[in-house]
Amino acid sequence: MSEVKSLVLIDGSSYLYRAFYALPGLTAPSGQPTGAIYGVLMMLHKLIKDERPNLLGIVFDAPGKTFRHELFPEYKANRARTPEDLIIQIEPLLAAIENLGLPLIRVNGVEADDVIGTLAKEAEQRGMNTLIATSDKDFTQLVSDKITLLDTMKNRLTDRSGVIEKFGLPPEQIIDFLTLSGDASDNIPGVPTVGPKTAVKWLQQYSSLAGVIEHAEEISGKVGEALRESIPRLNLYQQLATIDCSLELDCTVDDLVIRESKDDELFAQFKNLGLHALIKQFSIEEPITKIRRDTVYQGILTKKEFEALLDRLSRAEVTAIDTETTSLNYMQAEIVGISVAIVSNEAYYIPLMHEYDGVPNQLDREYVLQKLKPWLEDKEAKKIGHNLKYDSHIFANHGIELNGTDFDSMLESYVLNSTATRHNLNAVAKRYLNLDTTSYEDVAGKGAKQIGFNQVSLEDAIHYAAEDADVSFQLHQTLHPKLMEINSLAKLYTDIEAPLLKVLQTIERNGVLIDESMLQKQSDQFAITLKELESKAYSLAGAEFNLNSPKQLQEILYDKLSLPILKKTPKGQPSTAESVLQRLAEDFPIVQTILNYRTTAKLKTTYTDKLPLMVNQDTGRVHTSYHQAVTATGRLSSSDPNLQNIPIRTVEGRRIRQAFIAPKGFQILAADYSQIELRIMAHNSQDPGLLDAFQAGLDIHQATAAEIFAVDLQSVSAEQRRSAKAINFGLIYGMSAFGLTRQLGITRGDAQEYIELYFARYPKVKEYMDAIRNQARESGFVETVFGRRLYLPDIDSRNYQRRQYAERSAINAPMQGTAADIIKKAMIDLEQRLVAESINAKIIMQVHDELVLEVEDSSVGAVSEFVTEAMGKAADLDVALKVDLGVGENWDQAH
DNA sequence: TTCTCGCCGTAC
DNA sequence: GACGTACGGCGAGAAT
Repeated sequence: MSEVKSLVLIDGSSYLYRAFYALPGLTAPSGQPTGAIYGVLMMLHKLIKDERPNLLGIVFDAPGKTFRHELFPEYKANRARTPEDLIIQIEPLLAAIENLGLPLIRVNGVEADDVIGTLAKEAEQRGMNTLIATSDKDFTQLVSDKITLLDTMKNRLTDRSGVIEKFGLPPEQIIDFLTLSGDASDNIPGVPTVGPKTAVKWLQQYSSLAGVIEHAEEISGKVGEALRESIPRLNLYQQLATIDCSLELDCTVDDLVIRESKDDELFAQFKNLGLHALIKQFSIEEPITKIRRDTVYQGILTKKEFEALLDRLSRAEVTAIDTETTSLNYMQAEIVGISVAIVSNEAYYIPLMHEYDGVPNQLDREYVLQKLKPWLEDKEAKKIGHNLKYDSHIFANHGIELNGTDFDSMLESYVLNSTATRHNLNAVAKRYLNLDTTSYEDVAGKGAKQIGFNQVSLEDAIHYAAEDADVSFQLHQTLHPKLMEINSLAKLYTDIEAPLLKVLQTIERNGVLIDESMLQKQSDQFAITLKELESKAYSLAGAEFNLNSPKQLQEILYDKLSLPILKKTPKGQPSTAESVLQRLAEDFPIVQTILNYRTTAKLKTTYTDKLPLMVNQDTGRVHTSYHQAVTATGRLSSSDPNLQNIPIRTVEGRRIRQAFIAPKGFQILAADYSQIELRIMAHNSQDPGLLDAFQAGLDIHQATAAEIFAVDLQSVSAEQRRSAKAINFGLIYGMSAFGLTRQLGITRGDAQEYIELYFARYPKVKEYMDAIRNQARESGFVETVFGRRLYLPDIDSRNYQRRQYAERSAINAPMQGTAADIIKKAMIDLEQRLVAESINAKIIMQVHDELVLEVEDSSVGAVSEFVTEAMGKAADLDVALKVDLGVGENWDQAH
């Protein structure tokens, strides 16, 4: 059974211009415009995906004059010069098409139209179906049973009946139609005063150009005169309008096969052009640049081997270590095997719990752990590892305290450059060693097919696990010297991040006691409320819909109920965000119902439903993960569950905090820094107004209001304080007048005025902000008080938005980052004091500017002092660090 | 069925 | 078009 072959011919120039004008803003990091390249390739991708042709040709005009210019010097003479920004995109585009393996045709001195016509007619004679992708109406003259046009932008197919529908004429009359009516874009005049209407009328009446000329005398009036006057030139116009389908080409349709793409070249090209979406769209694999290494990775299976290794470990200056486990959950995971590396390119894996048919004999787990324990717990035996906090937990699960965790290659990478998107082993190995390491998925599979590491074959396990230890070892050799070169980063790593690792491990392990039944009751109550709100919303809307779906909600509100659209999402959809709905709530009762629904649903699904599920059955507590190498500014983040976004602003929300409790005989103690970021701003800017206000212990928002609105402190109104607060917050975030407008619901002019007043009252703040922008521009990074760096490559970007974004980060990062440094120092100090004094108190949470502890009743007084002192002394700034402290039976009460 | 993205909403 | 930094739930559509 032979299938009819299909051919797709693409009018490349048509694509090119459309893409160019549709996507004007796109540029590569180098500044090279890329909109046309991106647009054309995206359209090609879609076309190929949709049509799946056997044969394909992309035809571009080539430079140089054509026979039409010879015949008619004015041909296309009215065309505007091709824009420079378009011209410089052509070569890269053609190269990309070649690299994609797509047949590209460009014939000098011949127009793309004629090439397409010739190929289409050849295909037609051989019984193939051809699709011509173009938006040029001239091509309608080629349409037949076998040849169809496709306008990809409008997604419209034009066949024979389509031509008739559109022009009132069949394809074979199109040439004559164009001859008579002319073509403005090609600068072919046609018969003066004759447009499409007249041309169609004549051709319908006389069936052809020849017929029209024959009856020219019969046509009366001005048009008749114009026609008769034009007759000598009509033959020429007809030749110009006719697509030449009889070219002698070097290729035939058989040559138009799609070849294999050159992914390595494409990857490099798209990467350089910043067109990452194309890498994804065309599913291009990153080229493998594996360096050939002579690695020795060995399994340790006998006591003799193990004892020899143990001996080496005890004498090693520093050892890289990695554990393989049964689970990512650090509280539940058990050790499956341990790998170590003492020198580069040599590493050993001790399998302990591999379980599959035919697994070789392994050493006994307890024997190995007991033998290793003294070394693992030895503070002087320095360890290297990637995310040692995790390994510390794993050993802790087996009763071993991992010590000497001085060198964590993940943290080294983070301190060196926090903005590098990810700090996992594979990414860092790629970045600094240019190594493509084996990924976990490579050996264990992914998704539903993933197996536990204990099921992985010993051969794969040895390679994977030993490699991890080796790579971490090598990373440390590379990164540590880099860190030590920069004094501030060396200190940051040694004094803060490395010791914090252990503190965080302790906090995670401590966990937080949760009153599950209280949350359960709240969930039940929320469920009832949601049902009520749901039916209320349905009756107000007059229809049932999913209140959780922004899409359906948008249809109900804006299509069905025709509410005014106040704001759109970045993708152009009418927004249903809270701030928008808030403004509609007064006039439309359904909106208030939806808002109530949203709030309740959020509390239920994210918190009261979820938290009980996260309680560890052995400890009865929730054990979050604090991530030390995630945020750009140096803050921690928390997940599984995220304990840093537990509600506090509403009464309903605060009830969730009541479920964060202390065990019997203990209290929850919460201590937070008061206005720490503004204090840092005062310190950094040395603005006397700001410094004095803090010095005097004033309510800072009130003080700001008094300054801006030029009133006495006592006369500041609630409204004025609210405005000042918004300005203070905006200040920290690199505010614009626009942002303040939205925040306060005032006019842009007023917002601008507020900001100017602020800077007039606090001139050094303005100076500082300008200085920090300049510093960022000059050095490419900004710093915290403790020297943590945040690199801002976009600070010089030609893209206005990216540059603005970088500038706002430049303002915000030193404050947010310094605050993060300070609380980290406080945590290290506090934990040390608690241990040293053997006090029965534990740190259980950190929420950016707040520490939460669980304290035995009798120790509350002593611990309060410790906490206040540790937090207050964490930094020596020109403003005091104020700490607010509260105690209660639960987290809510402690505030 | 699982994965990814957009939208939305919590926190500081 | 947005004032900074995060995490996560849900729906919808794509990939499998």
